[in-house]
Amino acid sequence: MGPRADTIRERIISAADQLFYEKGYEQTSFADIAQAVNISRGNFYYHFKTKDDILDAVIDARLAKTSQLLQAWETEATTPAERIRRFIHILIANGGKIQRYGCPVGTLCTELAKLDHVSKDEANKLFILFRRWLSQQFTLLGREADADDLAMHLLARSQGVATLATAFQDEKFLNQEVKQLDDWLDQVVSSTKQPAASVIEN
Amino acid sequence: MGPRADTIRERIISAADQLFYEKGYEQTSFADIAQAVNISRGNFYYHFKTKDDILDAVIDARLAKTSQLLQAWETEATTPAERIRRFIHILIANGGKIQRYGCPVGTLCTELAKLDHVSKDEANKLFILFRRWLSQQFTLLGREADADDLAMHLLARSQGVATLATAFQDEKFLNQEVKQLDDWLDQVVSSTKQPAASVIEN
DNA sequence: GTCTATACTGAGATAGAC
DNA sequence: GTCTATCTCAGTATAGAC
Repeated sequence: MGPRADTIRERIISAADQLFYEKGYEQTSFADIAQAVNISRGNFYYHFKTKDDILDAVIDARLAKTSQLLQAWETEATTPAERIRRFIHILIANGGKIQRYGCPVGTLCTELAKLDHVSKDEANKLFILFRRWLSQQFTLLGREADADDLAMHLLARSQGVATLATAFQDEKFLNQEVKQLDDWLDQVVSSTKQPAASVIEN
Repeated sequence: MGPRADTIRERIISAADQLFYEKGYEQTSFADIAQAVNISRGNFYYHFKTKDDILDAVIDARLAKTSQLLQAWETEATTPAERIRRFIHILIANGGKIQRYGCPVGTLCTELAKLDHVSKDEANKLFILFRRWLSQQFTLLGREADADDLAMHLLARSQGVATLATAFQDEKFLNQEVKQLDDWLDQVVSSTKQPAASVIEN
């Protein structure tokens, strides 16, 4: 690392990140990214040798950003239930973009899976990051036995809502489903709080 | 219509249908389709002038095939609950392909939405077909008040399961979620069967 | 109707001047 | 480090021979 950070590199990654989300990976060309950053294509190749290199850099950046987000949620919210609720509500917070471009994680992983791209496992780490974090929160909630199942269930529900919200551009549906997820979380919490009582009943 | 159906055209549509599913629309080239059908690229253009024309033909074919499938379910299964269960269980019946390529409806609609393709509304009709049919079945079940909400909910759940099944290639997860959807359907049915009783309680 | 040949475009990638 | 010029290749599409 020199005295100055490579800011152009970061601007490229940032622009590519956005374009990959809005247009998809395959559909985004070098020219698109170069134009967004306002550099020539030649200069571009000074920073990244291949398109796959940019993809890996974008995935790394997203992984880092996601880690920071999850850590922030842990600081801001004290109870695991409240943290999980933060996750549920990104569907609303990012509702507009989701209706236009879908979930950034889901659409990238689906595209790379269909391309059978070498970096698809790397992209899946984004899913794994959420999965592990949610699983951890459900464990803290007292559901160590099925924490991972609950995490996967919640991830799947969110993905489905995002997919249909994109197809139907329906904000009412999105809000309705988020409410149902809130209720579902309440149920998980309340059915967990009395573990001793349920044992006695058996 | 002449004495002989245009079978080459149908073979092109069938091959394109499969390739669009497995590789995605953008990633499938004319050469790919021509090679699959074993005709020259020149001959190809005799049947379809542009790639968009093939896409429209493929979507039309899928719409027709889906309509037939839904009608078959209505004939084979007598109760609406049993028909809805047929829908749920295509997740298992097509499990292998879903793990590799995702849901054919969801992945196509998502790709076309991101491309902002002229035919994206046409592709969404596939979703609408399932939505209307499911809504109709829930109505027959006695849930006319929220039939469409239940249909959208079930569609979303299925989409989410398909997306994560593709990312994680996890058959156990897929079966687990299908079982939960079965249970959910049972709950919808049983909470509907005694409408008089619940009115009395109020 | 089916094929070959070929034009045209845009994309990824490289070389080398400045 | 940044740029221009250029190469290669794949993809869409057309013209015209058979």
